[in-house]
Amino acid sequence: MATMRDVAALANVSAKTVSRVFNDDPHVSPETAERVQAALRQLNYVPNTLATTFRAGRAPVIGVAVPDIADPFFGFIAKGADALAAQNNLSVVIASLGEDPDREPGIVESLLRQTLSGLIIAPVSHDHAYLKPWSDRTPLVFVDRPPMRLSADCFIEDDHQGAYTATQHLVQHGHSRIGFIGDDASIPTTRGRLEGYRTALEDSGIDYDDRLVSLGVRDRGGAAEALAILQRLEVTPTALFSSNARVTMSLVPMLQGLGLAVTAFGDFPLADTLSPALTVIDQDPVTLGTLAAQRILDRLERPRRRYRRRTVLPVELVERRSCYIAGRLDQQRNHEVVPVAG
Amino acid sequence: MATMRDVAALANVSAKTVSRVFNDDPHVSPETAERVQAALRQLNYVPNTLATTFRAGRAPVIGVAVPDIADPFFGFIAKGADALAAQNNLSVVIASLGEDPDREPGIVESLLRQTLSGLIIAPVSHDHAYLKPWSDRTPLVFVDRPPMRLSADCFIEDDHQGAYTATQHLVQHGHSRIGFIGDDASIPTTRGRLEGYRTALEDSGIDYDDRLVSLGVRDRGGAAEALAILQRLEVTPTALFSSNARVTMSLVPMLQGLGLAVTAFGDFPLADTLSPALTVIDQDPVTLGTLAAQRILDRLERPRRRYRRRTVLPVELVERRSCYIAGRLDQQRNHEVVPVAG
DNA sequence: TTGTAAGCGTTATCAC
DNA sequence: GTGATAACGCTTACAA
Repeated sequence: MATMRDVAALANVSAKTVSRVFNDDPHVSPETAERVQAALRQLNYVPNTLATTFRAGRAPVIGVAVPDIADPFFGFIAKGADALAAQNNLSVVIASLGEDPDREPGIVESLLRQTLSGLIIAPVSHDHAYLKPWSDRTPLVFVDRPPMRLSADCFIEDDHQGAYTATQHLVQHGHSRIGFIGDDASIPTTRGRLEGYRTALEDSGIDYDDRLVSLGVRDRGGAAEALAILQRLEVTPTALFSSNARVTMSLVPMLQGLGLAVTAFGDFPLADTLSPALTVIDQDPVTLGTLAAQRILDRLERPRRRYRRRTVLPVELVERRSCYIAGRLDQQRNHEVVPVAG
Repeated sequence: MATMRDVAALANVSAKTVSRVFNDDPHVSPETAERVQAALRQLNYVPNTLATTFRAGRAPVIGVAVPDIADPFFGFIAKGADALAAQNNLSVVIASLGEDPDREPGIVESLLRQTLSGLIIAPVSHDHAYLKPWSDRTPLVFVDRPPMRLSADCFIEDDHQGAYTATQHLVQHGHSRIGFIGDDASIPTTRGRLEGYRTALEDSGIDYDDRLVSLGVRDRGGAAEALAILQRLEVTPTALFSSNARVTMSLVPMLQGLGLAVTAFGDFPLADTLSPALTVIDQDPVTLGTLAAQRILDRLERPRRRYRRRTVLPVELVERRSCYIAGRLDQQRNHEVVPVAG
């Protein structure tokens, strides 16, 4: 790999002049420039980004740390960030944080040590104070989940509103025994959604019953267990609200034939093609990623400006068919009615 | 951010001694070491990875370039690579290449300029000669799609075998008019699968009919068009083979009520939960990513060793229900038969 | 055991 | 308009 020195030697100029030509500095005579250009081409010069970066003190790289890069929700966040970064000649480093909160600081700090231009993080830990020392040097933007014990920019969805809407929707369809299936209650989104669910019930005059709330679901096995427990209640639920896309994707396969109405937080590929098509609260992870990347660019450009710390994106209900299922109790009633009607 | 010099000043030693202590070099007296440790802690020293990297001439980073990071197939490749990289204190940079072959070289070279430790690429272009100059410096590993006009390591799936099996499976279920739905024929995987499809037909004594082959499907609209064309043939197909997961995900929603049997190359989340559950050729993208990352580590460790250039991973049929659908013609026959049978 | 000098490739500063 | 010099933070080679 040819360096600037090599090019300089070939063109009979100093390295600095090569640098000037390469960076389109006008203070070079046309003849010199031409000679240097020729040498550049001849040696097939490619700049060593690392050296430039090192000198500049900042890598043209945005870090993206998410719980699981193979989860389409986070994949779309990364895609949104990547698209905007690429437009600005930045690249994106991605790290999967996994499930273990204790491993997060190590993973994230090893990212940060690369003198990133900024970090977008959907954290799995519950204490982000370890990022304090980094926050002066590097723009930090939280997505999907807000920072805890740390002040930083964040872009999150309206968990409360979305869960409220989804739950209310089930109530409007005649359900009053509505189960809540979620993952870890320590995740802020899950807590916000549980709150929204609870508020919706109370606003509809339905008592909150914590036996209907099943947390900790991570996979199909967990979903099956959760369902089994719900089915053993004296009064079983006729509908379920699933608190995120991953839970929903574990839950749906276990649901066949149970006749439960469902609404779910988070759309995902083919949710509209399942039988029945799922009524969901649609989030927009690409926008989340794009906004986060934009904020990093803004902060790099105008460090002194003040920005809104917390941006809550609205979410909206996409009605499909899964909310129309009459639950078991309703079905029994229907069975009594149907013969009369025809 | 404190540098080694700062720590050195505080501990009254040279920067080199700090370096020794930090890197656990035994040639330091215990007292000195302790003093340096204290200073290290006091200043909260964090190494600047960029500087280390710059000096070493190689970033502890593996690049992953894929067509679309939000596509679960490539997400899983990235996840596999990331998991192995993380175990070896490497991180992973991801770039989305998009659809345009012409943009690939620019994106990839800007990645490579960062003096990566290695690059894993699922290319979208058809000429990888531009990577030749890089291949001496940086281990390049192709995944999913082989290199063209370039010699490099690659890990791919057995496209021919998988497509052959899937097609044959449909034949065994009584189909002889089998459509092929695929994306861009310039993608090697698609071509390999088309070959496999064709061979399977011929081995079964079924004439290949290119009117049954529909390429260029990228989204639901394209899938709908492709289906419309097939439906207009004098003799319509009774079954379809879909050549990759993305095509399948576009195709399945358009298929409702058409009564076509289906097998598809590539499993994806919830393929088993659709109605009917999809019979697929299962690939293993996580393994693909893991093997690719492992190869990079191996090449870094033992540059002189010789490695097998091309590794073809077997794929296997996962039989579910979608292959059991009797196509239209068969259904008509059935309709004639059913009254007799019951 | 510890320190000095030099350099990785690039660019800012300041001479000429 | 052009070039010598130094510097970014760290580590290797070589001295002391």
